[in-house]
Amino acid sequence: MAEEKTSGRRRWPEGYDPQRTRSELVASALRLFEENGFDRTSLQQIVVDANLTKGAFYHHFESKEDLLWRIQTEYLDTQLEGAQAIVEQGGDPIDQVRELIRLSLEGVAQHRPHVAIFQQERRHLTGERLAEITRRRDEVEALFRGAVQAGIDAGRLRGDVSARIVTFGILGMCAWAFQWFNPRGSLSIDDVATQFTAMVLDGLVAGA
Amino acid sequence: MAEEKTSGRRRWPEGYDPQRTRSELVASALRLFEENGFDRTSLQQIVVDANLTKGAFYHHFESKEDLLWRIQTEYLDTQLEGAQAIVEQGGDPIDQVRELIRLSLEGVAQHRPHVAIFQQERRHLTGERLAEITRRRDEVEALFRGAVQAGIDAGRLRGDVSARIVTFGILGMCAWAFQWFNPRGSLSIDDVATQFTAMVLDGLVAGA
DNA sequence: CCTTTCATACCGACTGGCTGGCATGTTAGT
DNA sequence: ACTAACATGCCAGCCAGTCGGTATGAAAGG
Repeated sequence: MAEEKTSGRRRWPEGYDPQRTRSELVASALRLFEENGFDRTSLQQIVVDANLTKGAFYHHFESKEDLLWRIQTEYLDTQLEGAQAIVEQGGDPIDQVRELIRLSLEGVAQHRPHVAIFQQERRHLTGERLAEITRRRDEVEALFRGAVQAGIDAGRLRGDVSARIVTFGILGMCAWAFQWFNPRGSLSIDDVATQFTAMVLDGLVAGA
Repeated sequence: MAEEKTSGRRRWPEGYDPQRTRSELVASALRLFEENGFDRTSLQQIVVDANLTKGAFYHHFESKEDLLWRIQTEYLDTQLEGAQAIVEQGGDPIDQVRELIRLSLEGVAQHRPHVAIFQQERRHLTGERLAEITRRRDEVEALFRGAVQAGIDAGRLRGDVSARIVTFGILGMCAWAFQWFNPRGSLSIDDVATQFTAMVLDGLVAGA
């Protein structure tokens, strides 16, 4: 009747990869952070959800905040890459703005948990980790602003507005989409992108 | 050397008002919630900051969540009132949209703590309290959307956009302002309102 | 080929600190 | 006497992080 005391590491299944453990912890955290927030999600919940233990967690991450940080950079890096690709490619600044809006909205639609966590739990980062995230976010914003400013300088966009303010307006529109956009709803993110650009570029007043 | 055992209620200063106690608890919570968030602010911190005790707190509020709820309604009610005043007054729908944007941005500038708490800590409300807040927020949004729709119906705004999407865009722009707008900075909320309406109504593309 | 050593990858019990809430006691006003 | 308006002490529960231990595979030594 001797109970099998499965202490220590469990048997490895074939084709086992330790990175798998890590990414399953991230996946669980992604779900739980999105649903309940960072503070209201305990490590216990995360490791149970991932069928692991605290030992496993602290083997792969320095701390709970470290995990949060990695989730944030994961998302920001893809967005930064995408934005750089659009800008470096050059072309009409108006088209660049259009594409940047689309990129931002697609990010919201395709990476909801990441966006939710980035927007709502960023404040829980501290020190160097916060600085790092803030720096990357600023880079993305700078790319947006650069495109708008280029449009103004080229005379393609009106010159009586501040690139800074206008850029914050556009970014806000896109960021806010995560609050109301339903990926399983009837309208596509493409519709949203089209209408946002129509409003921002051509204005709402009838009869151009 | 007898220590003054200040148990029970303290002496009342002249001109004392129990509502004062209540509003000081709210004031402390406002500061602390804004700075550290709801979960990371303990009741201990709040009552110490207000020079009171937990007994005082639970005399005036049902629970921590109750306090949060009251802060939220406080803000939403003023915004709802303001929006209703603009809409009921009638007039050109374009002007209504303009004024609604201004109202929203002024709210962000003048009631920063309320806005921060409303945006970031709303998720911590549950049950009936959450429903109540959501209902009021929806009312405000409906007033915005109504003005936009009225503009479209009257032919003053272009008809090839969805009032719903466009309204969410405008609301997002304004809501996001709290993330970057600095009340002590060089630009006024009036500048922001002017530029936002210019962009939304007339568009960014040069040469109308 | 066998054995020892070592690093990696975990396990799970534990702890000290903190938290929201409450029961009970005390004082001022009416 | 009664109520409103507090003060104070207390607690059960939870949480992030730690620590000593264990299983596994690979490399090194004999």
